[in-house]
Amino acid sequence: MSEKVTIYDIAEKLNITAATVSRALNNNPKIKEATRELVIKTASEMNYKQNKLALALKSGRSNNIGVIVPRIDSNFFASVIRGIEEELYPHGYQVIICQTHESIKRENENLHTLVDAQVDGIMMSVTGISNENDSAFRNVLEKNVPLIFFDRSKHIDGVSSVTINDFKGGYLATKHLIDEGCRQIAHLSGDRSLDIFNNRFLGYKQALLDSGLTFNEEHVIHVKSSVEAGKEATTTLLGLQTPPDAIFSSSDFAALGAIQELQARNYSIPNDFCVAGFSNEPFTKFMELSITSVDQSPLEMGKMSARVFLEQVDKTDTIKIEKKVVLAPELHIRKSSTRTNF
Amino acid sequence: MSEKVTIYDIAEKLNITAATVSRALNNNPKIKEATRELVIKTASEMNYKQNKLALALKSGRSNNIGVIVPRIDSNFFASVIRGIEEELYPHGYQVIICQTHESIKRENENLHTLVDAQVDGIMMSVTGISNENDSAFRNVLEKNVPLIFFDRSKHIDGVSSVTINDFKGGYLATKHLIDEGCRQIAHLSGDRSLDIFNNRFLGYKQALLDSGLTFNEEHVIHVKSSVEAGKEATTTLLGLQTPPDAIFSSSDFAALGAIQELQARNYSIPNDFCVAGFSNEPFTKFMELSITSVDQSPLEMGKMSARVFLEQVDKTDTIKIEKKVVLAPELHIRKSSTRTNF
DNA sequence: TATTTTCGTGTAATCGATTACATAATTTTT
DNA sequence: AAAAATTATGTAATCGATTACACGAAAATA
Repeated sequence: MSEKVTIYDIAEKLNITAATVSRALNNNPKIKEATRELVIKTASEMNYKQNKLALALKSGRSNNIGVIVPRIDSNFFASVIRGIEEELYPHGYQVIICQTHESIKRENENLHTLVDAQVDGIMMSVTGISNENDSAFRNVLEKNVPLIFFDRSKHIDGVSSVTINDFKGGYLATKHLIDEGCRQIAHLSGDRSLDIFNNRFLGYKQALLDSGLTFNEEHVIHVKSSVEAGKEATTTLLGLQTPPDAIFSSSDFAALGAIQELQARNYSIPNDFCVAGFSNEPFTKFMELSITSVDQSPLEMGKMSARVFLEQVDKTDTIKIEKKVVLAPELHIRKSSTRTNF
Repeated sequence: MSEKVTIYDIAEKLNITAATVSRALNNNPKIKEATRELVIKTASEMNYKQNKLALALKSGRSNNIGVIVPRIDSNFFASVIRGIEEELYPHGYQVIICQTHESIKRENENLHTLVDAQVDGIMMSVTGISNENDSAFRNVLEKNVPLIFFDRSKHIDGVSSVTINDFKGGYLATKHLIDEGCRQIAHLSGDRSLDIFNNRFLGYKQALLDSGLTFNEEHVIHVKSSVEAGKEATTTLLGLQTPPDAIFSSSDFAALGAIQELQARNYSIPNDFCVAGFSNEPFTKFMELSITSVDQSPLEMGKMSARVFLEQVDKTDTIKIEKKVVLAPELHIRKSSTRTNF
């Protein structure tokens, strides 16, 4: 029933050696055409399937690549993974998913597990920039496993990354709010020890300065990426001496929270107050009051990461090429910040 | 630099054989305590890591399990995968993700690829019930690879499944709409050759009959799971002789489309018209007009699938146990269908 | 025809870990 | 102290495929 057919079975049947069978199946030019055809025909008849594990052991390559993300049930990460999978599938790679659940300890474990599982490469979005787990990263590099960061990256020599231009994203969103007539623009930021959040903040600040507006430290609030956090931050902002008339949020969820809080207080959006988010989560365009947001082209990011991996995977002998790909963010302007009618 | 340490290296260093090293590391009781400690200490010093590929080849078990879903960038599937991963991680399994993109051909390929990759089990939500790819399924079963369906399943002898009670889900949602005073309830259905959609439809129909309402064939429309399809279907429904006063949609996206179309026509929801969806997608609760929806507890579904797999994986000798787990759906009542005030 | 090439296939090692079986070392029993 | 039982370790096969090297046979050259 569950007959596992090996090249030895084929060899026996044809009175030849496994070596010949192997060569015939691999199109080795040294095999006689008649033999090759016979082997291929017989293999097919016997329903032979190459044992990938044996191949992996022999070659040292598993044809699996690992992907580590904070969580998979977020549209952004799921889309990146989709991109990676689509790009790598034609090359015969399988994608192994690991989630850190925002825990450095777990990130550590995942890195070790993947290396132990002999993956041919690792693509990840780091969970934090703490140094606690540097040994796990060192382990990856020592074992010469290609490592590629996407979106959230760490500064490690020789490691490539695919990110978007978060500075520009923050700049575009803020500039847009200014263009709509807002003058007191607040910013909901994430953990600024992570580049992505720091750069969005810097872009925001630069846009203010370039437009001759003053940067107000009070208007920058650190929030978690949640609706609740957005509400709280908004409450705080509205209680200030000089309350803002717009919010640029690093998180769509926090932006949504802000909108809900504002509406609860009878603010009219976008007339009294404008809001823009970041990530272009699906719900931003579904809302009746659709939310302006910066798109990070996650699908493209995934595909690009996969391509960088493919470029790198063969050149293990060459000196490591560090490649930094920076994708352009795209501002999707929607109702939450559109005062002018088209 | 990239020194791969094997048990032979350890053996050589300690002047013993690899067999002894292997036994010591595997806590074989026949090993002298002193030897065991020495080996473990040395292994750790030399930074030895077990080669999982060699182990996999020897044991025939890869410690990978495959998950096949139509797509990963949907909250439902991503959540199921999250559940599977969380449950299997402690058991040392890695999760390999494959997407069919709703193509039977691709589903076929994925099944073969996973079997070839020697996964220890496959969990999947089928893309269609066509018989085109029965040979791929037969291949899986012949190779004795445990197969488990979740959500969308096929009827195959000896294959376990984890689903929700879609009939009850449809019944609950419809009954709720009736309780809110709706009398002409339409239904947006999916591909009814798939059990999940057929059962939701049957639950809908039964709820109507149980309440003494007449079932109107015209009120059932087949739609794809998209906002656009929901809009079109709503337009059709409103043009009928007896237009409906409520919609129960098998898809949250179609339900959203319906709401948008209704609002565009100045219907007041929930007063003039009630809407309920299915899947409890995140956006349903984010909307200002939040959408009533049936929750499928995807996280629980993933965990349960993993548990069924774990039960089955050891008993390859025993006669296959076919296990059908049916989870209870949960109706989340929200603004789109709440006429009564709390 | 003898010699050199070329061609096709076989032999055996290898990837790294596990394990049935054999054997040496030690302890227990008589 | 000899025999038996126990314990610890070594030997070698195995999982399935690939491949350097060897070698015989056929073809080409001298």
